[in-house]
Amino acid sequence: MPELPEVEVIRLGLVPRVQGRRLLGVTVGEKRLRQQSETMALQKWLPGRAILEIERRGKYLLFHLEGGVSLLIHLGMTGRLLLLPEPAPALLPVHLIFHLEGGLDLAFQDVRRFGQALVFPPGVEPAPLAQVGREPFSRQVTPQWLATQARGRSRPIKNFLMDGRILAGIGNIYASEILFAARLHPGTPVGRLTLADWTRVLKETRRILKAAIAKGGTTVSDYLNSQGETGLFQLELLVYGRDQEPCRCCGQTVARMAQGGRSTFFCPKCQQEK
DNA sequence: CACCCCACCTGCGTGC
DNA sequence: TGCACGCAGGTGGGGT
Repeated sequence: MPELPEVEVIRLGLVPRVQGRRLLGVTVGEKRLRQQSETMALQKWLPGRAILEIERRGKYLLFHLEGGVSLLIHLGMTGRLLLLPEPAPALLPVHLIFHLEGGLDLAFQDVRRFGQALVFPPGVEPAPLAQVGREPFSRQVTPQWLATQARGRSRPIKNFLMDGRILAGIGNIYASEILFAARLHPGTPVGRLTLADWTRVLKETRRILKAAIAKGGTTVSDYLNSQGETGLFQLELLVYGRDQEPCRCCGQTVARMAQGGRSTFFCPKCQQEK
């Protein structure tokens, strides 16, 4: 579910309510997430430590705790981080509950269990973050840099945009939207894009991600922010999920195709192969 | 390397 | 109504 905007909206909701508070304890649910630290490790490193800072890297949330400990959270496809007044009402199965100072529970709930919750002792760099590419809003990302990354490569631009080791945080929904806005066919081999194309791709990436954050993210089925609210950006999607409907720009029927096992939505007229 | 495909999970909508 | 199938915002491991 959550791509960069959704994770950022969750972060923005947590910062004023959670940052500075102490973690009192952790309750571990029955079923483990695909990547979850051993209960012993969670119990050893988390209780008693204040949350100093909450950082986002790509689709990961990194909680910096007192004493150099860090807690890495990834929401996978269906993960939610819900802030609840204690005692947490009996929701659907919850995988982890972080009990916070001041009568708050932070519940991690994830039906499909593709999520991650990993603790790292002081001085240990969270391994998954080594794979995370550059932030789309970073000054380190320029059209020239993107062109360099793409040079000599043949993979489709859609797959390139979704490769989190290059640009972090873009998933299946926003990749389709970005390519529609940039008027590029999703199958275009990246090595074939011009600097002008990359300039457009970057501009549209930033514009769309920013707008999605401002609208509270996109809810297509499961996504809720930390307050349990849906996003609103689904109302502004121009191609994603609009298979067989008229293009908002030209009226042509929006098409769907499979790329890397995922659905891509695009307008065959607005986004022609070059 | 670069690239592709599949596994990992559960739930929901569709069509027979 | 019941069941099989396809599909869903993720990453990463293994094969070509």
